[in-house]
Amino acid sequence: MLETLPKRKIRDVIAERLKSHIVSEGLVPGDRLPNETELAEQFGVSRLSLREATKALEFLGIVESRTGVGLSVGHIDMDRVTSHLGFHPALHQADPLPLIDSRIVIETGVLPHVAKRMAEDPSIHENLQGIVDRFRSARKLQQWIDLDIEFHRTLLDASGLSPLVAFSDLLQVFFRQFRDSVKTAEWKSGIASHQRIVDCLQDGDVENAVAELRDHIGSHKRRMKVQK
Amino acid sequence: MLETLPKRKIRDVIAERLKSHIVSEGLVPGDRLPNETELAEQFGVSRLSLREATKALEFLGIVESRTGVGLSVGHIDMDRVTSHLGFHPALHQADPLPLIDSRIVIETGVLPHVAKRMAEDPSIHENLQGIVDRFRSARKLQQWIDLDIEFHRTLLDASGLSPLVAFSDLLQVFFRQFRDSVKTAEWKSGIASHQRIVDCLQDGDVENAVAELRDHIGSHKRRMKVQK
DNA sequence: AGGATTTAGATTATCAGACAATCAGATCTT
DNA sequence: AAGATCTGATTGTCTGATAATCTAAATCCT
Repeated sequence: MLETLPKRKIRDVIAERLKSHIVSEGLVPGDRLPNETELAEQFGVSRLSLREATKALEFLGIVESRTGVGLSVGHIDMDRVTSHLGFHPALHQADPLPLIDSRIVIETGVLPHVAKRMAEDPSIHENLQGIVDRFRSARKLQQWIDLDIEFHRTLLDASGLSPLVAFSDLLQVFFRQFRDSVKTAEWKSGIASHQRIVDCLQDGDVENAVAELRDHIGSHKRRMKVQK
Repeated sequence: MLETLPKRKIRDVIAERLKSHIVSEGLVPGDRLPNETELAEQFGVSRLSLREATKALEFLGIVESRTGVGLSVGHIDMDRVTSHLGFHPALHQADPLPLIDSRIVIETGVLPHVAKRMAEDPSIHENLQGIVDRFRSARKLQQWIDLDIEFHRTLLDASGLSPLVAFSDLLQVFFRQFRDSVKTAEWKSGIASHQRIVDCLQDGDVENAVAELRDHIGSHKRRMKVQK
């Protein structure tokens, strides 16, 4: 029997159909959707079932609903998703090695793009250097961590490959588990490491920048092993 | 006045309280939660409002509900979240070039991992070679396209970096639009290209495999430009 | 007694119908 | 014309009910 598939709930089906409707119609954030009763009829379900689907989607920011106005396509942002997810205990159970390696692949992979754009746009170097400078005046661990996140995000962003930026934001959530393991003693080496990455990029020395970044992110691996 | 904050919906408040309940009680995935009626009373709202909150959380995988059993803390996974990521505006942008470049970054980035694992596990090479062989007997365009997708997915999968596999699956959706532009004349060169990638990997020649793959995916770029 | 089957209770899934709250635009007033 | 008001549309929330599903206890057969 192949019928043992977990029976899909109505709302999941509806949510799926609503999503593909948005995609297939090429709707963009802000575009209006039909009202609840209309959609319910269209999908052949009760208004309540449709509501459960839209409310779930709204929770993610995929749709927006305003009282007295109606439904519209929402402006999804990863912050919203990550803030909902960040706390979840299951995230602390994910196998960390593939996560680390995935991050290495993405971040080192964008460096050639970054170097290229940096050569054309001086403000990119300024931004990165500015973050590194602020590292030096960080007094608390939390500050350091926040700056670290900002540095890597800025780096990704400088590549112009926004799909990877979005994915990296997501990955960052799963990295929360490592943040706490950063030792105060690692600050100094971390700052120097960031500085070297920026310098290499500025010189167009992609190869060394990659090596440095690989080692920088890979340091999480070593810390993991020690813990175990 | 601080009261100008957008009025929070009941379900959002409830969702928040439910989350903090999970945290404060230190619950882990699989742990049972009180039933809907009980929770509704506890929070002082109707069962329906509570339901909208739990359904939204369930959509994210934060809680699970099974008919006849009840609610429990959910097992969240990367794939689930990634599938929602599909709605991120970054992926919907009109410009396809960042999409192509993102794919190049990911697929070339995993090749070292693939080569490494291939040296230890002969079945990986067999799988890839098997797909390439099937390419040769493909008669219809659709067959060719399906095999192409399967080839790249198998390649990613062989890296063992499941987060990237999930993300690549997502990107694949947005690549559908290019697939139709594949010309029949390109079959032959495509097959040869795939074969070279497999051969290089088998020889441990990662460098050439990367170059080949970069060119392979990059061919979409050229096709795009011609169209414009 | 022991194992298989049935039944009962609990729980979620879905529905229908109603009323309140809110908002955008039309209408009325000055 | 400008502002205040009204109105219809739409979502927000509630109550109550029925169906579907699962767990576990009760029952039955051997």
